[in-house]
Amino acid sequence: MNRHEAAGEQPIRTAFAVGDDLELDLIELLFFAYRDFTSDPDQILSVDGFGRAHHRVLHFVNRMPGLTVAELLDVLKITKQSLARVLKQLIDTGHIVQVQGPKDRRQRELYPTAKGRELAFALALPQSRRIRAALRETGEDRREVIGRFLKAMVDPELRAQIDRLPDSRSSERDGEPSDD
Amino acid sequence: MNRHEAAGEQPIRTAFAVGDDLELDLIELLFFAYRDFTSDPDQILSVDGFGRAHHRVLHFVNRMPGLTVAELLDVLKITKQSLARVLKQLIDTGHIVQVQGPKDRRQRELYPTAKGRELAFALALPQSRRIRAALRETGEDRREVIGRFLKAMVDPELRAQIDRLPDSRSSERDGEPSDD
DNA sequence: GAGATATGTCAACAAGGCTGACCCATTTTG
DNA sequence: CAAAATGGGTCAGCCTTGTTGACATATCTC
Repeated sequence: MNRHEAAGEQPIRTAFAVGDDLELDLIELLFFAYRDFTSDPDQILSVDGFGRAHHRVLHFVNRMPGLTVAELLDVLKITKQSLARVLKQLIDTGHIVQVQGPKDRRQRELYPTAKGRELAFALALPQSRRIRAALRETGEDRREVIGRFLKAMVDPELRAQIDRLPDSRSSERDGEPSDD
Repeated sequence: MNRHEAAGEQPIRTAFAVGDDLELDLIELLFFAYRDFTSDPDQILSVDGFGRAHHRVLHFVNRMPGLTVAELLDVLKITKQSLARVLKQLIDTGHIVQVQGPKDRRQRELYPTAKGRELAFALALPQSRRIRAALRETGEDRREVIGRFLKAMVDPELRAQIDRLPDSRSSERDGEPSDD
């Protein structure tokens, strides 16, 4: 009760890093922004008994239809066993289907069903609304700046992955693989 | 019949939302950026056997020295029981001390020790470096735009909390707070 | 003194990460 | 062709961090 202030454990009462060169504002802002950003879909997901993990899987399967399990693992950076748990549920509930790879029959290409596409859309909607509202407050023309900043926050080695995502406002993916 | 392509479950092969008004780019960027942003501290934390929860507690105790348990709960938006677990560890390891509230002796004011301040600093450093590197890539003058955007992403009711955090950089010690 | 409040704590449970071990089918290689 | 490597699935168990619900204790307020 009163012993916690013992030797060497003096409380520091001064504010953190008033003059230090730490980006405390942006660190905290990132924390709060991301927390609320993910809270919208969480509501919808809880209806189906899904969680954030399902959301991510569903999102990327919709975004890159036909990607293989290995590719998905590489995007999400989680283990096969972690993925299996949620992927199985999404398949069992008819949100995602697997198709045997045409070239390599060991592979399983993942595609959304109509149901899965719908859910992914429903999940992306409130997030998109939040983003657009924020952009409106920031100045609509800042979209590109924000995007550049966020991308620059990503580990350089991983940015290639982002570039491989289809441009959300143009072509699709399912055409021809560029090499063989 | 165990093929998952059974009736009504046709795979959709077209890319997600080619023309839909969804902010897919920014949604994904936020995901990747936040993931890598939190990965730096995770490494350091694993040394002490701590996790992300400890990080958040330590951060805000350093940022608002003397805040009470109730105030901390309100910032983190978790339950008392969740907080208790990690807070206890931080106290036992001498990173945080509790001081009985001077006015209301039921309260426990939380302060970092020198050790706790050090760790918080070590955790904030790589994140700050990442942010500064990203700002450099984006255009150093964009800091304010980025900050405005992130703040606008936060639920409006919760923005007041952010305003109550001490301004980490330029002083408002010599006058009025400079609007947001 | 009674009741509200701030905090602590016990117990149980869930989600979603992880590791390790193994299996099966298929492709690649020697 | 046989053997090894690869893509994928699964079982089992562990960890962290969130959740509820129920109480205990000290202290403040009326």
